[in-house]
Amino acid sequence: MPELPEVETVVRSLRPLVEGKKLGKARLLFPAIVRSGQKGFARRLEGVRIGQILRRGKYILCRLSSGDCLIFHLGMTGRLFLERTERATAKHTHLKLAMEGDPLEIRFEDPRRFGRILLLTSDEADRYPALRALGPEPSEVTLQQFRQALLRHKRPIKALLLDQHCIAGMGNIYSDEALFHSRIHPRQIAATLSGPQASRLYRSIRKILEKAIQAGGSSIRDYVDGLGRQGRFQLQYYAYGRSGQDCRRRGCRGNIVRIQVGGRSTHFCPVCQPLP
DNA sequence: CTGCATGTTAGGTT
DNA sequence: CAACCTAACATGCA
Repeated sequence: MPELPEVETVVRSLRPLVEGKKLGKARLLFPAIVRSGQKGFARRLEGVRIGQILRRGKYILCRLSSGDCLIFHLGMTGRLFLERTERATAKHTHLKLAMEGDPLEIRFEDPRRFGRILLLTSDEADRYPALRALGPEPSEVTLQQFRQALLRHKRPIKALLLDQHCIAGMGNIYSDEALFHSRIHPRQIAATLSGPQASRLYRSIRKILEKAIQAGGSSIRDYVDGLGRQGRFQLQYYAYGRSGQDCRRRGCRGNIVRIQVGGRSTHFCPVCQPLP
């Protein structure tokens, strides 16, 4: 479930072991996972040094000494992690990147193949539509900007949170958790959120994401960080995946229910999160 | 066995 | 444009 906290955790775990390393042999086992030009993909990486590793929304960006930018998106089931070079290659491994003089290599696995890899020049990266279209980072957006964004849309708030143009990095889990925390019904039309509601949601989003990062993200099925470690935030869910269970809010006797909003399953407490 | 659900995004249609 | 729908895919579960 790589949403912002998981992607951030991967980036933080890889950084100290990968930044500054020179790439050795690159093996692209499933070329179609590369959505930029595949021609010369491996050749363009070999012998190049890895610079800064950054996260933007759910994207991982690796600046390279060649001026290129190596970009990963984990999709639904992607994993980017370090593994000893001599270890067997797991099923669904699409890329292996050796690092010179290092017993570890970078591996990208993705059974469902919704993930993607891009190798772009820095200019291309700056112009890449999907990156350019991303909304602001939740940690950087101001309440005023957030409120303005809500007012411009006549969609259910849940659908808007999932839309990466509005705010970058929210996915199904953290959207449900943030709406629960701010006591807002997922089907409430974004533009109808009151000032206090927008303010609560804004704070909830930032708080939930921060706590999830602190917990190393959520591991439901596939997710592990760059060193193979699981996250723990799934133990702190109030809404996501809890349909039929008691609402965990103190004093609430409600039950979490699951509905469809914007084509995505959505979990919430009808008692704590009424429509106005 | 079938049917259905699963964390995402791009690309199409309305 | 904004909003909505579906496809891309593998796997697990009822």
